[in-house]
Amino acid sequence: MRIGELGKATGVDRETIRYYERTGMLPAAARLANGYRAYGAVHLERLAFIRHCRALDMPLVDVRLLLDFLDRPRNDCADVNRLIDAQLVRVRARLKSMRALGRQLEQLRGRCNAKHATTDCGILHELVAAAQGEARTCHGDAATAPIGMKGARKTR
Amino acid sequence: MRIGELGKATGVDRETIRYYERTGMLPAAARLANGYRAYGAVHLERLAFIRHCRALDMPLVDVRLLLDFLDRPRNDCADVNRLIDAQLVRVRARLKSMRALGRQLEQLRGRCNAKHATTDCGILHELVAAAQGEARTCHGDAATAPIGMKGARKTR
DNA sequence: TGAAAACCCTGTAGCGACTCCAATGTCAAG
DNA sequence: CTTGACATTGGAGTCGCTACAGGGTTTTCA
Repeated sequence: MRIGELGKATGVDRETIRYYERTGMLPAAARLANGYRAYGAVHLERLAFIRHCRALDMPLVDVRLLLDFLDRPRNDCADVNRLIDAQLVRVRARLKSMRALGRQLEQLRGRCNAKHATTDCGILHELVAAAQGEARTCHGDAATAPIGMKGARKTR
Repeated sequence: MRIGELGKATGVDRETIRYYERTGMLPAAARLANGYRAYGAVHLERLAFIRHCRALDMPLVDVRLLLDFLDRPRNDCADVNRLIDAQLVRVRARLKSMRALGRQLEQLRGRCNAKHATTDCGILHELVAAAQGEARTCHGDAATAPIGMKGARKTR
């Protein structure tokens, strides 16, 4: 199998495959007489594994760890569990913030349903107002003070 | 206001502020006699606006567009709407795939509740099997969504 | 007064996970 | 024999920061 075929079989870009090889996630492929990479079933399996993990949004460092578990089995898989748990935590956290994000955007979108001058655009007004509110409420009193303030630092 | 104060007021790292200036999102600050940047209310507002948009997960290109609308108002805000709509579409799509992701990971996690040898780890087995199934089914079909969701922001 | 801490400057390099490009080589079809 | 699809390499670019290195300035405290 040449790189293009492997790419088609797994839905992975050729450049990405070479990148995985460069970074040691895929073993270096054998070469044909003309220098082209020659792949076998092993590569296909491994690449599919990587992509599946990536589809689960795991960072490559974690995928590398899992690959290592496959390559050199241990007599304790607790680390695998930990890894999946951590991933789950990440995903759940992002899910939560994404939901809030969606709500905010929907609200924002509702502010402007017609075309008019940008000076009257409810969305822009809302964005500006919200930003001002945040600067005032979220990060201390410095925001409200006029320009020339000196001293009065707070520890971060 | 010097850069540190602005940073504290908005919760933005100094390096990030300088980065925004370098990339033209913030106008170049005036300088004090010693070369330190001097910021005023305008900068604070603008920076808060940028951060609010970023909190809505908008890419900086879009934020730049919005800033441009603020700087040079048009007599048509349809582009603003389009921009927000696009962002909403992005967020909804990600939300959906995140939900699926969470379910998959939960299922995966359920495969292994105890410590044992990695050769017997249900999670690893499941991952390998799922990957193989995918490689088989997606043969030649380019219908799979791209994996890299790099808009994934960590909260500050 | 002097030292230490905290702040600021510029410029450059690094991150993750690709993605794109140029310049070149190889091979099958028409 | 040319065209086009495929392959190779090395290097640079992407996004949105973040982290130095190596200097200068200001504030604080003993």
